Amino acid sequence: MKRQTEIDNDQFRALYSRPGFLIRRAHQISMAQFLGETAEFDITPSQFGALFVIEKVPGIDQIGLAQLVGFDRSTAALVSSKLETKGLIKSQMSEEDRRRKVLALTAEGKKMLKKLAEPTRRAQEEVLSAFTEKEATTFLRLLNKYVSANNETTRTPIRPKRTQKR
Amino acid sequence: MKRQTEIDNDQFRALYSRPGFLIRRAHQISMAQFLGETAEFDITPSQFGALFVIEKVPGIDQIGLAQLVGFDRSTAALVSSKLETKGLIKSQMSEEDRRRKVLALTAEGKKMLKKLAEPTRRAQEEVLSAFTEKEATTFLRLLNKYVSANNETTRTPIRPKRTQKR
DNA sequence: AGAAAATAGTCAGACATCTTTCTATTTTCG
DNA sequence: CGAAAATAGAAAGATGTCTGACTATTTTCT
Repeated sequence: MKRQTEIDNDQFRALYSRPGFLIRRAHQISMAQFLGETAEFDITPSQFGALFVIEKVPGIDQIGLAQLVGFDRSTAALVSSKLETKGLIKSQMSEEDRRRKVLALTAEGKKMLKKLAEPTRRAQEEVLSAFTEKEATTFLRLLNKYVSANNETTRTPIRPKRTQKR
Repeated sequence: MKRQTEIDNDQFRALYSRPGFLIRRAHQISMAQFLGETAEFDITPSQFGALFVIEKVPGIDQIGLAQLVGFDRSTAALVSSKLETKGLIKSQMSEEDRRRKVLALTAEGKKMLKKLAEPTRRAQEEVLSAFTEKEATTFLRLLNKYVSANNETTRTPIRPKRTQKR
């Protein structure tokens, strides 16, 4: 014999309406949507971000990658290592500055990025499919506002300009 | 000698404007804001969510907790174990159903929740401080719309109603 | 009643994050 | 120039999250 224990949703409103809670759930969901669309390629959102950046700036180092994707150093190292294991990027110590490990896509990595174009586009579409067009625009604008307003306060700010030895 | 390598922000717009990317950044930031405000209590957003739910439904089991907070089973087990280690909750096997582990706050857990009221309120405020009041309302509404629209499609849907043996 | 299905937990493994600490190298500056 | 500061990376450890496999218990259903 079973019985429904009536747990009133309202009882949890103080939790469910918290911006942090909603953002965590949104993150869970958008990750799943991305992974769902790209399942056959065995790639994660973070790895995709890294590939995207490395393609645009071949020869970038781990710190540069971190600053363009918003990773901290450890995450950049981890994601790079995964990508290298999969054969999508190559890394080597820089000759001019032997502290640096410079990264570049392999031919396979380039192919992978091409193959990902469609599924990642679909993933975006899927996220926004909960909204009307107007809402989608507003959602992205506000999300961007929040992220931009706090960019510099994080321990991993996004810094498009990299300094380099001449 | 240093020189700024001009990396055009626009080059990365295709990445930075992705909803998934923005949500990931938002998650990073809101976590940091929560942790910043509650630093002295050594508590995480997930642990706070669990405490909140266990207070409302003492005697809940790990699966019930998972379904109210949006964790999967493993995460529920992990977070519970952290909270127990910290002495904030107590767990024991249920007598009526020996598969279940039932959870309840300790006196310390209750005190902790009280002490967290203020800092967590501030954390919320901080997240929304990037917005005007109107924007904040819209942001939460849209976030909620996204999360609700996709709740059932996730592998960890939030299910306020728990079934229980009579 | 007894077999099959569902349910609660655990464990091991993966990935993304962040922290702190340590090493190596390069840059800065007195 | 040479010491101090800054920078890049690595290593170890913590938390949250998910998966898949496995065990134990309870419920369902023939």
